[in-house]
Amino acid sequence: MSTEASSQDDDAGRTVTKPRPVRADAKRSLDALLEAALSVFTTSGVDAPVREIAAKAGVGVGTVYRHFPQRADLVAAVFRREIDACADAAPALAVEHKPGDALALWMHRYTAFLATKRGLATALHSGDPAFDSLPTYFMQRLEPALRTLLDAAATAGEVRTDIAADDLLGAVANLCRQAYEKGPDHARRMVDLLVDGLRYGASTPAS
Amino acid sequence: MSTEASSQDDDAGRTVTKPRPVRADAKRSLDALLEAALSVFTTSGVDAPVREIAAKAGVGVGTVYRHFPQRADLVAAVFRREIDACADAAPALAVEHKPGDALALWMHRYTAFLATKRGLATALHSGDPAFDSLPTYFMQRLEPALRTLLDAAATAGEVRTDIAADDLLGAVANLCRQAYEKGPDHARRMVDLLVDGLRYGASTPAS
DNA sequence: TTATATACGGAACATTGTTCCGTTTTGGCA
DNA sequence: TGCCAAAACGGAACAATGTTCCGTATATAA
Repeated sequence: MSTEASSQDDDAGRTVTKPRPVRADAKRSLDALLEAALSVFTTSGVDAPVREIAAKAGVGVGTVYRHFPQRADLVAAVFRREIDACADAAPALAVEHKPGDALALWMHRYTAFLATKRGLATALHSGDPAFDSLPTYFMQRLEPALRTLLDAAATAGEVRTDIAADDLLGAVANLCRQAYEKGPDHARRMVDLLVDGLRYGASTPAS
Repeated sequence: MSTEASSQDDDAGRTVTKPRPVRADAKRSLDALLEAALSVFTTSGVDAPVREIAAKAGVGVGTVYRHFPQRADLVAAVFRREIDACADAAPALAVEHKPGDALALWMHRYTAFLATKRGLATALHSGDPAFDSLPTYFMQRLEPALRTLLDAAATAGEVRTDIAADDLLGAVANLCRQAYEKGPDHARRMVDLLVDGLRYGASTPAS
């Protein structure tokens, strides 16, 4: 059932419900919580205590559990938000850079997302049902974002056309996973290599 | 400091310590604990409460922490024991079967190990320092075990000679990881396929 | 047999996820 | 504007679990 308030029967006898708008304080709490959670997760990891997040948000624990029935739901919400932010970066980059550059820049944005969210992989494999929808959501949001950039770059003749967006997402994720153990900017070099590989054999094939 | 008991100064003034053997009850507790932990981990996962393991071992929690300062140390000890058991299976199989068969049988033994210990992968990536030595231990024990089988089979002309033991261990581990989502005996089929691949091109090349 | 280091058991403590409920706030309405 | 009911809030209290502490029991050397 969705949020609702007063209800009455219309002239055909059907019950009509007029949704009551979300209260201002509720929205404030939710925003503060998501922001605080992101901050705490980034600095202390996704295992940080709920109390710590609530305190940082200036909110009681009861409020946390009002918005997120389980701790894992809060974690999932933060991850979804980060996925959204990463996906939304694609059109923003597309209007400000040439297609090939936009693609390369977004790949690094994506890499940054992967780097900070290494807790994501652990969470996904924890088996908690609260995370079940995340892999799907991940692909639903990021695949179209990358595909658009890829298509634009291909149309401009700046990259080759035989790579699928989802394959590229997975490949970079794998690159970054093992790059985590290596040096700090190892991931950056590997991704650069990959992007250069995309450019290779486009309009300007090598000798 | 190691286990020790009475100590006295020798004629040069150096303190000499005579190690006292491990007490019988201590060894009993340790064995019972490891056995109980393996059982509980297998049925309830590696997140099972320490109290449950202690109860199953017929031991107090204090005794658990006497042998394993941290919960994670107990988990690591159980994993090490399982790694040992898997490694020790190699020579046992080698004396009872033809080299090629021993290799195939051990690969399934290894697969079974991977299947039941999926909690291992999660534990390894948890970042807990208690698990730091496990990957090294894993390779140190299993690589020689497999290499011996591989060499024997190669010498007998039953498998090709261009595969390294560690690569094979990693490949099968990866096969089993994604096979976990598929059907139940998917892993078995994939591993069979891989072993047949090893046999291919040995003494009896295809047309 | 006795002394003593060693080991044991389990109550008690600390941390953290979750629930409960009395209090406060918000927004529609008279 | 003032009132009221629904919604939201805060935080104490509860439950589960890792960890510590210490009085008691036991094994081993002499």
